[in-house]
Amino acid sequence: MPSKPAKPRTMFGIRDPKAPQTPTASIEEVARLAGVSTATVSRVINNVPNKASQATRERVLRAVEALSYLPSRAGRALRQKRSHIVGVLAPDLGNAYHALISGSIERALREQGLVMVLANTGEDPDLQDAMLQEMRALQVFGIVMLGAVESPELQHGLKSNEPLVFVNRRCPYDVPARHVGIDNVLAASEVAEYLFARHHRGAWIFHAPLKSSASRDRVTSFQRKFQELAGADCPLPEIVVSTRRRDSAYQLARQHISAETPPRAIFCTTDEIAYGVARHCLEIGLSLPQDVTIFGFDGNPMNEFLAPWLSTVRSPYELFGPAVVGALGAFYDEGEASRPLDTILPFEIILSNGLHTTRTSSTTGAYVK
Amino acid sequence: MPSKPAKPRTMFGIRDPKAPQTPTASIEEVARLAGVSTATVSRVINNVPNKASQATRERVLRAVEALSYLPSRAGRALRQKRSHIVGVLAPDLGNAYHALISGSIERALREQGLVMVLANTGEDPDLQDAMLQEMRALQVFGIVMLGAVESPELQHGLKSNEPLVFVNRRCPYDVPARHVGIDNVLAASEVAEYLFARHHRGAWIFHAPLKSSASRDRVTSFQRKFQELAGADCPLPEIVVSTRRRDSAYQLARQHISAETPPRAIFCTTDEIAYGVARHCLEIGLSLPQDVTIFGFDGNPMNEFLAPWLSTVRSPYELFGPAVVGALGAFYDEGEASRPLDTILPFEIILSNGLHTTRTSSTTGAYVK
DNA sequence: CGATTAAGGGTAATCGATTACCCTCGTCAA
DNA sequence: TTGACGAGGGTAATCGATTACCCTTAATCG
Repeated sequence: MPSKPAKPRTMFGIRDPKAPQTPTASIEEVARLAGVSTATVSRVINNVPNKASQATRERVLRAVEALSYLPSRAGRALRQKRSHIVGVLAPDLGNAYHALISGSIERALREQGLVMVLANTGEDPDLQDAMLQEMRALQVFGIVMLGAVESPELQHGLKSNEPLVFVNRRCPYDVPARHVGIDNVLAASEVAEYLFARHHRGAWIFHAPLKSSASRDRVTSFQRKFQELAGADCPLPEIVVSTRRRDSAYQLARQHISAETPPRAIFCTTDEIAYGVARHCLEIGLSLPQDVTIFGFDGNPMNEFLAPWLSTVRSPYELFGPAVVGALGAFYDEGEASRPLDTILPFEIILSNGLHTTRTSSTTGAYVK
Repeated sequence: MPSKPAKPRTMFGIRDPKAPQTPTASIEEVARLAGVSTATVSRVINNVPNKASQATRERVLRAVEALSYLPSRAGRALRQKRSHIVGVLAPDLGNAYHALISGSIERALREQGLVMVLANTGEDPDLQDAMLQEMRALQVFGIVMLGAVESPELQHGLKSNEPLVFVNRRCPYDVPARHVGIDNVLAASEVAEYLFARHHRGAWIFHAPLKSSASRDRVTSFQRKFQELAGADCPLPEIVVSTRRRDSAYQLARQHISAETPPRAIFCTTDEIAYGVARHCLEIGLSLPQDVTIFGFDGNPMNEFLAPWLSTVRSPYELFGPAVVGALGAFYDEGEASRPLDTILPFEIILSNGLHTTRTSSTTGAYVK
């Protein structure tokens, strides 16, 4: 076995750095000041019932205050074999959709006294694996997979019943797993209905590779509904964009869309794709949405200002955080244990007339299954 | 002293939940399997020189592999009084600027084997204080303040020499502190030069309240340069937007900008503000940038697609992560200790002709001072 | 009145790493 | 030949919390 090239694990090349330390009070000192044992301090802090009299409790809290004591997370985690950290693995913070959902999750976690570790995985299975291992080493309270891809460690995590919650995209493996998202099938079908009702008898579809359940649901449901309404032979050409969505969509639009015979309706499976397509359409002098109706997916709040010509399906960003917290709770709380695996959030269809948009609540709201 | 209302600190209302545990191997088991002491295992793992023969090293690494051992972060942190976590406190992930910089920081940290805890503070001093305390309890490796506001705990952290790095906005207190950002003074002055060169003899300024050094630098430098070029009596009306930037800018633009006598040039201290202003301009039928030249600040990559009419100062997002890591290193690495407090990154001026943009490198590049 | 039981609180084990300190060999120079 | 020194490695203390277990006291119940 060849020796490994001694990759140093230490930070910045030196061991035991001159660590700027803030010597903070320990539970020991609090106990001494309050005149009780550390056990009692711990119990007071953690509100263990029937383990401290009112008087003791107050003495302890006074000492905590006086020393501005903060329990060491490391000590606690070591003993409990569990930290109060929740890992969020997202493909890319540069994508507004992921950033907004991460923000919502962070707020909801904070209200539970949890903190969020956030990692960009770039949809790379190796990176995802590395971060999943990191989460295991941190003994996290939960792991939120925002856009999971298939990877060995994910499979392993599912087997060992790790507290995983899949957001938006479902678990890539066919096993029962907790999930939070909107009903993409219903949403895409409503988009098809809308386009048909506006006298469109066909549409182009720009979509990402069908690796994720979200993309698949959107595309197939759109096709099914459209063909149900307009006949099985209605034109629904598909164009598949690659990873760098905006740019790729723009390039592909340049190749396929001309000013003379543009498609009258385009369905994009994300807003990002729509931005690329629309950019080209505007550059060749088409008016949106008069000449071409473009539908996106996600509902970036910025659209109202920057893309008022875009119709889209708006995700309820602000609801993701609470829903994720609820799903995580099911791993721990007896009461929540029977909660259904899927949490389906309501979406809105946002229709554009070019300058302004109108919101339409979905025909059905949120539901669980 | 009245009894506190026993706010439970436990998660989800119950103690000792049915914790889905993945029993992971400990250093003890690795040592046993390799036939050495835990001390040796630790030394091999941490690459302590001259503490293990090649043969021993290989036996240990083989055992590590066999048990797929991962060192417990809690155990390590407890002993070393320092975790490998870096806290990033950002105002709002919904803002693309903050999201992109956070993403860049995360990538750079990961390459050092560090992980990022991210928290939205919403520029709220109380929230910022709560998170600063949380970081202390986590004994973080460093704290990145992306848009800091004044708060007691921040002051305290500065006094105790906590490893703080301020990004974009400088430290709100007048003490020496590490900082990473662009030269806002230079950038704003170049914008003024550009507008003057395009025959503008005045400009409106939309800016956020001047709480942060970034806003102040941008506004005052722009004013100074413009007056230097166009005379002290050139018209430079200021309009101050409030917290919800896009909306507020839009409302204020509605109040002040009419189609009959629009300003010919508008300088906005962030892209977000520019979006709001531009939205109104487009709604009242003005052409951008033919009728009105709008300058933003930050350079959201989305602009190329959604706001090609916007000229802006582009921040080098991808450079923030490495720069922040370098600044953090100065707290630990002897070699980096003499690194200057300020890391100034280069910016680009992006000029719009309506449909396309051209990049202009700044007259001076990055520098340190 | 004796037996239970609940409340209040202390003792010490425990979690999993790192590291100060000590020990044993060789090697090598004086 | 001796002493110093470096390499290699073990022992046990230590970090800061939580919690199993035990003890005392007072109240309650039949």
